Amino acid sequence: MKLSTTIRYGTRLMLDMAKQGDKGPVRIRTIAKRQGISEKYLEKIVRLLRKGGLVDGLRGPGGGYVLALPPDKITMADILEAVQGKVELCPCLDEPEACIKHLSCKTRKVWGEINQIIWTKLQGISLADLRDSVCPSEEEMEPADKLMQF
Amino acid sequence: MKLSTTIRYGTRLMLDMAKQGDKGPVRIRTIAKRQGISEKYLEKIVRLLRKGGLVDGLRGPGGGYVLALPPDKITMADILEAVQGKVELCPCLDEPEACIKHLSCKTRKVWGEINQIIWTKLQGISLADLRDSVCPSEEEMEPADKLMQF
DNA sequence: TATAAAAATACCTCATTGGTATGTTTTTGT
DNA sequence: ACAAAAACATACCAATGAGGTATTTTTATA
Repeated sequence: MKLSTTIRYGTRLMLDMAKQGDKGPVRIRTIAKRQGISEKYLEKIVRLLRKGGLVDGLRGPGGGYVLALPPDKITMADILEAVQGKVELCPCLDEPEACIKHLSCKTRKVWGEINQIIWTKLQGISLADLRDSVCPSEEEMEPADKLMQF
Repeated sequence: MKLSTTIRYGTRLMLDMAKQGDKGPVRIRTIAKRQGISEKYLEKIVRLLRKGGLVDGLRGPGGGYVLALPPDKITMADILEAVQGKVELCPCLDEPEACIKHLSCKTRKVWGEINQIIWTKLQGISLADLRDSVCPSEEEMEPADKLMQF
């Protein structure tokens, strides 16, 4: 019931890219510095996002990563699915046959509903939504203070 | 984003006790056998529930555990809090000062809302609710088939 | 009062995962 | 040819989840 840093870092990475706009490929090193996250760890995460089709990787000099879709087409649900896969709260939601009570089990029903709520909510929030809700005083901050924890 | 067995076992344990009604103290060994869960592991979990004030432990021969409250006064939220403490999805929900953007950060708002939804939902479901939604064919089952996974 | 039943306590193990670091290989623009 | 960057492989450490063993304390009762 805790969010892994993979999700939080992944979201920050994607949001960082969305904020840069369309200035061409962004080096992972740049984002790592800007966000105060380990470069190599971010590399690993961004590769998950690439496999999920959310970013494109461009090799060679001048290369880097770009969003594969416009920010309003990428949702938090997409990011979560890319870095963690479809996550279910408990096994019986994935495989009903794992529990013979799956039809009548109220506990299962509860977890299923919560699962659904989370999913629906994250699907409704795009990178554009996140980008457009910046902190008003953000521009005045020192770079070090711009770190977001999420 | 996955439920630990602590929560699932804890819930099963509490539900098992609720189903027994008021027949006096129940040995942890009995529940462990009935639920197909490691006895020693269940012991550890039930002690968390005791510290949380949800069950009372009675030592000596004929002893065991009893619910500390009537089943309709114990909610799934109570159980979760007893075995895991108040769990927040991300650190900034607990300690806003951990992130300078806490006032404007939309991501934080999202996690906070999801947190709230989960909490409210679990608070609304009592052991009595769970107990009264049994499987119709449960009585006909072999003991081994009564295992619930949750 | 001795005994046995049960909770309570204190450890310890082991596998998995999360988070990070280091080094190498492949691609590609110049 | 060279250098920049992604891509890949691997190893490490700490924390956690899941479970086990052994001992101590309390208490009913024979």
